[in-house]
Amino acid sequence: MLPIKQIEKQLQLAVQSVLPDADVSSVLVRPCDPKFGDYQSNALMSLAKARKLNPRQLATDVVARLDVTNVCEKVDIAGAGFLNFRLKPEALTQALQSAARGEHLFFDPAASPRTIVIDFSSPNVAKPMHVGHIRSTGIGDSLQRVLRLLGHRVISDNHIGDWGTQFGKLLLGWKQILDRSALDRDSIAELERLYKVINTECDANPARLEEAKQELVKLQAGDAENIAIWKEMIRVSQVQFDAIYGRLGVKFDQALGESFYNPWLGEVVADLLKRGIARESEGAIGVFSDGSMPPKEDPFLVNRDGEWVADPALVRKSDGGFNYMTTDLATIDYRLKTWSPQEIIYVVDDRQAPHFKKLFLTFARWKPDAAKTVKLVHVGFGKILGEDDKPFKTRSGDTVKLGELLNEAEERALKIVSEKSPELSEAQKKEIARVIGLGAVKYADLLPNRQSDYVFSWDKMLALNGNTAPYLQYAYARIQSIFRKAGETPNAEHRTLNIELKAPEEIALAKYLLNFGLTLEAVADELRPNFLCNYLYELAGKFTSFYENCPVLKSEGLVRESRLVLCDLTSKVLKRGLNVLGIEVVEQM
RNA sequence: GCGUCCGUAGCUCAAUUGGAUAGAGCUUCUGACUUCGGAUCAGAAGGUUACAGGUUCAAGUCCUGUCGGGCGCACCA
Repeated sequence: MLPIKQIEKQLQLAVQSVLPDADVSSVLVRPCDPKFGDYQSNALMSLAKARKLNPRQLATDVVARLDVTNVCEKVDIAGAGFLNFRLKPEALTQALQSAARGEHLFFDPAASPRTIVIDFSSPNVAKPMHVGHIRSTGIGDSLQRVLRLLGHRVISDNHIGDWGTQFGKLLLGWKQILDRSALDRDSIAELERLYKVINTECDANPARLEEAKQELVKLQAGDAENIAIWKEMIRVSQVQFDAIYGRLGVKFDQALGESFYNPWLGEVVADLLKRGIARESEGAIGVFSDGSMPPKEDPFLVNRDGEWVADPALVRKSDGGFNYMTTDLATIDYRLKTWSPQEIIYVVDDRQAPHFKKLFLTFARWKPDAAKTVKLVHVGFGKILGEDDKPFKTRSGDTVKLGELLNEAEERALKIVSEKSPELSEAQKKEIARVIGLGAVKYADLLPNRQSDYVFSWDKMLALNGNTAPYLQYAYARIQSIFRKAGETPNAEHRTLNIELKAPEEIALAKYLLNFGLTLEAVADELRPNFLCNYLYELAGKFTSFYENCPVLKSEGLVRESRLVLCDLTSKVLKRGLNVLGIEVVEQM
């Protein structure tokens, strides 16, 4: 068990004995600024406040019953009632030694693993994947990787947009203006063209729109020809998706598209009607406010000119068709019945927040008992902007296609690699450029706080200075270079594993390694991969400062051994940390 | 109009969600052994956290108001 976990456990026991009725699960220990110590807890101040106790007196009482002498120096009570802990050198070296023996990598599996469904990426059939998909795909993938690493049972599901009104127009286009040779050359581009042409015609001509609607009705009624065409459109789209996901290294356990839930949609609506949750309005069927919350907080109400009017969640359109609220309800129901998850996470654009609010509330009203067993979470994120602060577009004003974006990333990286490392072979340069280019794009997307918009900048993400993937990959490559020169890598069986840390840079680096697991837990709790980005950047910074000040290969004996172990563990944490961000490393660059 | 998210150094962003003296990078300036990889590192400069009140041991973070911006406001997903 890591020292911080031992301290936390002992502190909780001490608090329990002083305040038997306290909820000790909120008594946490966190890393802190080195000027105060290695770890701190501020939990006693809020406990004291709730009980109207003097916080410093409470701290004194708790410390009197606290036994952490095996891992800590004397515990300090500071300020208004902070507890500051300073790690004993032996506790630090023991943690490093057990990690060097391969017993752990500074994290523990979750004490109570959960089953978590995570829904992300969700591209649409017959449309090219574009920049917008990076965010959902990258954030979702890193979350599934982190949750898996911590031992949770994760079911990732790509809820592909393979059903809905756009297929009426696509079917009409396919039957009337399809260019077969264009389809063979670039199927997605051709499908996109069909949609655009028919869509423009429909806007101008209601009769044309009616034709498209008829095609959709036929499809939904199971017309053999339309079903066959629809399946072919899905097939060619899947080729595109697979290519992109292959490049990004993203895998899903499931890819149950919207069409999968089609058979149940009628039942969902019928059941909602029967239970009095939904009702007819203007020919459509929708779920309305039940008046259980104040109008301001009620997502089923909207204020128009000073009056609160209904803003229902429609589950059936006036033409009889279903929409995505219906599909999403059926999807939750299916997921609960199939996997019994404790949590379902949706990684979707922030603009859909109102939809998810309505969806979650509607589900809770529809199936109250089932709803109590699961936590439904919308993990929202902001937009990607261009350098002009407007949504990121190509120079001609089109959306940026994901495949082309990845190509450009690799090309730009190749140019840099060729400049900096001309001695490498062409094949090496290309592979390094691939890893660095893709890593830069992914990292730049994961780094900002996910709820805010960010500005897309090639120069910033590919820079070697600053908080970028290449900087982290460079730190990793430098460590590998040391091992190449040393002609050996520390190995669990063959090393004495004695560790002695003296230089401040060594100690700072070593202590920071111990925080890896806490960071992973924070990412899992808050569903924010950027915590891990910042941790790895700090770690790389502490490593380079160690690297500048503490020669490894020129030193001897125990010092050399210890430094090699530090290098080894740092490289392992960097590699694993980048890995759960979906980013690869290279041995040289 | 209503709702919602946001406003932090010249620029791009952090700040583990209420903790101690708000941190990085870019830019500018000053330094570093013919380097375990200089694609690096060290130092300096840069702040009334949009503004005004409030809550408390403690506020960038919570509450109220003002100003400025993004997004969303039934039958697309």
